[in-house]
Amino acid sequence: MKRLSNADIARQLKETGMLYAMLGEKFKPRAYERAAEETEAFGRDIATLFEEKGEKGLKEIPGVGPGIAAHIASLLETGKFSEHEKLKKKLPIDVLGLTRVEHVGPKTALLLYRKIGVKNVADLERAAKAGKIAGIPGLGKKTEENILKAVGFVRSDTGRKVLGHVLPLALEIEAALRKIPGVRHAAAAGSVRRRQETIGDLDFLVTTSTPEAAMDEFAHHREVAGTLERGPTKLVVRLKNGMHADLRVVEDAAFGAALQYFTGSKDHNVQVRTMAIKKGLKLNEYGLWKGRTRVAARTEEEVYRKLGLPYIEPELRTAEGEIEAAKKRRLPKLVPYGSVRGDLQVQTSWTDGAATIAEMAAEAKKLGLDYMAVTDHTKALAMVGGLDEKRLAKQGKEIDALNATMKGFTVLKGAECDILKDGRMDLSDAALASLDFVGGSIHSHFNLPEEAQTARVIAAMRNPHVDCIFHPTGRVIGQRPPYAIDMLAVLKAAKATGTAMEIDAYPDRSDLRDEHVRMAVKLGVKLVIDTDAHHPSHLRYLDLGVAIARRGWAEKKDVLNARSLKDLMKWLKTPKKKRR
DNA sequence: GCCGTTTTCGGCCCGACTGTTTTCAGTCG
Repeated sequence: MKRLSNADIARQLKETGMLYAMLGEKFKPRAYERAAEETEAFGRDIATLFEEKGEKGLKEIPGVGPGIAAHIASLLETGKFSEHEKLKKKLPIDVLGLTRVEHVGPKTALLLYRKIGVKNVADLERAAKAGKIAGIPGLGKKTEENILKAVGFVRSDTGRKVLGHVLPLALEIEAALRKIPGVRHAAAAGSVRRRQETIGDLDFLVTTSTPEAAMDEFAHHREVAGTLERGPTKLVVRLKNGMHADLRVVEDAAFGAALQYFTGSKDHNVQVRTMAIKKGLKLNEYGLWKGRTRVAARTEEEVYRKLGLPYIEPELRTAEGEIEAAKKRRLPKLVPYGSVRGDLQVQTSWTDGAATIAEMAAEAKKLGLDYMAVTDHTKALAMVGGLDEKRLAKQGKEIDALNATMKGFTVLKGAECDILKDGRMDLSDAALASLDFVGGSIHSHFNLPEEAQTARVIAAMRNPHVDCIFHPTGRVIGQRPPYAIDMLAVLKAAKATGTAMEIDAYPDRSDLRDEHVRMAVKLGVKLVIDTDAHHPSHLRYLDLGVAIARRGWAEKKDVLNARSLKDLMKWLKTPKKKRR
């Protein structure tokens, strides 16, 4: 038995699909690619699923049928599967690495292998530098140059970036496009518009009377490093941060159809288009067509309506049940941006925050919030000077004094209290009882086995004073993987004990993540959206947390701090077992 | 290889741009 992660399995399926594509297979590549995507995104651990339900259980993964289920079973039992082994023997090349290089797809990779024996990115770079690519039938000097440049990029960048690091730039470019004379509509489309967790590149759309002027402006934006492609309706640039950005000029009358098309996701569009075909229609970026007649194109609402669907919010367009829900008129009414009334995780200079309570409160008030909980660390986190019971009481007095001076804003007394290894809390019950809002966090013993880690968090939830579990998976994107925890069990315990779960909006945390939020919403678990701010500027991240909540189908009623202070306090003062 | 209001076989999303082509294949999104 091999402990392969979902991502490990996905990688091998993806490679298999790619190898089939090289050999010119027509439909297998797409089938393997789809299975790989679904495997990677699957909410549960597939090795565990296999242990519990065997090969049959694997068919619960969308896109996995009898063939691929057998392959995954073989992978989990032996670490390999025959199909993949055979293909690798025939084509012993790093096809995943090679196809990450722009301009190199499966066909070019095959050609390069057959003609000059290129097996990996290092071979590719050597061949390009030695001028061995130009002259191969179908490949010329230009392709060789492009490949050489692309190899350099692959080596310098890891690819996708976290939403919170990219969104401000995308919004800035969008605003700049709107200001260009002649531009009527401008919008960021793609994964940014869907507010996905990570972003690969940026897509912008404009409708304009002067396409050349719009493209020139875009090409010379201060964040643009250079132009990669330019045609009459499409411009591709490389941004200074290494990402690519597309600008497309579309017809004003078809802006809605284009926006729908370029917003994606790809899988959502496949489903929508398939639906159109079934109704005898055709959908492309120019509109929804019945024969040669355009029946909808101006707005997205119109396109969806003519397909018999209500408008589907971009965050939901992931092909994970939103079309079915739309058909049944059961789409959630997503929690709106800007609807969180107060930040409930804020660190101050009492521990590792950069600013005083008064400074953080002033900034929060300026941003239009009504309240904020001060949640400094507790004594177990000695390295940041975590608070003990005595200092916590002293801090409480400072908060009382501050509240006496502030109008229209309330500072709540709270703590980010460590959950000790055995599930006990780092502060006495009496100290916790004196606070308005208590979050429990794990900051130590990240490597406990799943069972122990799960029991530890559930024990903390049983404490009558713990209102919320902070950053429940503990991951830091790009730095630290999530700790092993049975999230379904944790969420069920949250429901049973009347404990809320945090969506930590800090960009590198984004924790809970969307798929867990969706589970929580289904179970009726209450959510708290906050920023884990350690600096006044971090308080602006709140809407990134709202984006996660929206991707998880959360409504306003699911989010505790979308409530007024009065209603929040009412909930917090209700004994945990009786909370609704 | 998967899947089903087209349902157990016969389909599988669609178009722009580039480069090397002389009519189109490959890549990308």
